Amino acid sequence: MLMNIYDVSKKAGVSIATVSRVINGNTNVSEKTKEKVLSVIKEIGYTPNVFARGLGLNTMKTIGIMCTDSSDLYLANAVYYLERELRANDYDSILCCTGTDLETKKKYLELLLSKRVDAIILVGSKFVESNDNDNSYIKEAAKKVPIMLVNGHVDGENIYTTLCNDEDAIYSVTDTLIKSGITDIVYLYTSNSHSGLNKLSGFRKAHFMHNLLLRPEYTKLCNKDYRRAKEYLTELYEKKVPFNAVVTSDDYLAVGALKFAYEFGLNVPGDLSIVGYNNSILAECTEPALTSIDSRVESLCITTVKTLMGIFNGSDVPNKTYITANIIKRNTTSF
Amino acid sequence: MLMNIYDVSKKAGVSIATVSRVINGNTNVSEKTKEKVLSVIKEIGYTPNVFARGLGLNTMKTIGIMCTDSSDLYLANAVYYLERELRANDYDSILCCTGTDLETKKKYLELLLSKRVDAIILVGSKFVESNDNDNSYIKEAAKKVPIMLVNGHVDGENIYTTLCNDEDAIYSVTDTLIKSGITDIVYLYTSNSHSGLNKLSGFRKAHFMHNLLLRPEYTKLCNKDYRRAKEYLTELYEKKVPFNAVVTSDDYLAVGALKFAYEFGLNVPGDLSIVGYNNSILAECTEPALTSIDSRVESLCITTVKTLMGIFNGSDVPNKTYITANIIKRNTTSF
DNA sequence: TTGTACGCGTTATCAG
DNA sequence: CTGATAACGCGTACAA
Repeated sequence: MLMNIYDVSKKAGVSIATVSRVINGNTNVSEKTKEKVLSVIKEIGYTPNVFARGLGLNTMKTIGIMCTDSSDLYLANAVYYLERELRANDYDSILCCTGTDLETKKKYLELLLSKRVDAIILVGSKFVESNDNDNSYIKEAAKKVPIMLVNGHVDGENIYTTLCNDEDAIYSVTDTLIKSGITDIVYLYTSNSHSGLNKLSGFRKAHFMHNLLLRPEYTKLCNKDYRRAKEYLTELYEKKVPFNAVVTSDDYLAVGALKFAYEFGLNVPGDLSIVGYNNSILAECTEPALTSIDSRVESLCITTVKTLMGIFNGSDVPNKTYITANIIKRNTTSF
Repeated sequence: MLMNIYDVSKKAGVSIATVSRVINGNTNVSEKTKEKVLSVIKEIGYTPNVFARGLGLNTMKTIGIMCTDSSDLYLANAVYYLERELRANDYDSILCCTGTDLETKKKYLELLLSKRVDAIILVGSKFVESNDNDNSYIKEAAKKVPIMLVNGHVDGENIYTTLCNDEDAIYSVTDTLIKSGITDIVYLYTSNSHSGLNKLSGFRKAHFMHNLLLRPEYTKLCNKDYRRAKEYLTELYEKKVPFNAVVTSDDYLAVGALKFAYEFGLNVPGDLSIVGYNNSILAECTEPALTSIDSRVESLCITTVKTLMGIFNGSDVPNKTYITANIIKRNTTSF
């Protein structure tokens, strides 16, 4: 039933070497034999066995994509764009969702490596542990295949990073808000990851540059939980802590702010300005639609794959590429 | 650098056959040699070459997952659950996003087949063409490997289906709405796919059962475009066509209805009841939160993988499994 | 319980 | 331009 290269060679009256040459587009084949072989291939419906090919070439043109959770809005987009770009370059993508537990991440990275993938893409800042010792598993893996980080950074040989300049982005909106006269700003954030800390630092920097002191209640870790965001704002509100803007590190949290405003009948953006992050589908679907920072996932992914292909064909590629975020103005801010 | 089974056998002072037995958990190995081999494997960091193994066994324990767009809320969830379940069964997932063009779907299915995946999972009703002739490529593929459909159905040998009973679900909410006295209901839907038509027919059936006649303006195809939903409702509203509920085939469209209500200052659910579909993140994030039909993606995926594993180990498995949707009551309805 | 030897289907090298 | 043949690394009959 399943044909192999010998069947083709027999039927075409040539050697398997010639068949192989035809398949792989080797020029040293006469037009006549080439046509004959091609016609036989079509006739008997022959497809080269990828395992045998993989065995010889030691590659199956497959990239491992790891993320903590591919159903997350941001990561789902990233996975989509990565797969699309990889496929455009004739690479398959093996998806692997790890969750956030470090041991599980290690285990799956090891697993992917054992599958002989040609490279591994780690998507999202959740793969970079704050304690750099905990990142050694990534450096170790980089000894075998290129490791590409999308929106995370680890220093090391054979590790490549593409990231969005989160700090600047948050700095920039906060600065804009302050310049527009809004100075009591609450910053709600999802995580203490490297990226999370960067954003926070952008928020602080904007205050520093304007000589504003930042009340400790104005920054709050809420994880990825819009309820917690809403509750925290409610708490501040009931304590009469004044605030007239909420900047967030994720649209989810901005949704919480919106729900808070809705519950207390606050006008957005009249009484309260709200800024989301990631420019996800949520930003469009809420009412009013969220002003949100576009972290440029698509560009991030395109760049990542382009860099990877550069590595594969021996080009000189940058280890670290920054992409600048855009602020997408919608209806929760008046600047 | 990269060790093979011969290196292990040499270092352990046994034959490669023994090493192979140890790796594959064959019982016919003395405890002593087993330990020795294991220690050598650990020492030199040996990992079996999956290509060579694949060549012999003619499988790499890999499943192809095809979907039109893995960044879609529903499909992203499905992909996540499928990957999780497959991995729990020691299978890798190759992701392949096809878009909606039939020729591209065919091409990618062929591609996946040529990669010698052990099965292919087609996720979403978008893979079932309304003209059954156009589904022959699926039947053809099923001659090589099992084809699993998640929320779609094609009749044929070696094709297995798990789906949510969409028709019943829409029938049921519509019926509930009507019983609560709301009879002017607009149904907005995304697609004329098989599943889409089923939902529509559930909507019609509810009217039929209550002896209500259904105005043609009350059903409208809007694709996956909340703006179009909003525009259409606006159009009806301005034409004074009365309606006090909107049932949709997707939360996206319910978002459009919500935006319409917001714009015209309609109270939801007082003036207008709204029902979404898929119980996506959107349903929670809007204000008021959407009553939505939970199409049970997770169950669908778990069942699909369970069925697939059943096929692999020769069990007798059902060709078609139905899963009943749940109505998740939130704040856009008063029933 | 262990080892030998072959098959799996390619690609690549080298000789012609 | 073409063909023979050696890897590639593993699993497994079969032999011992």
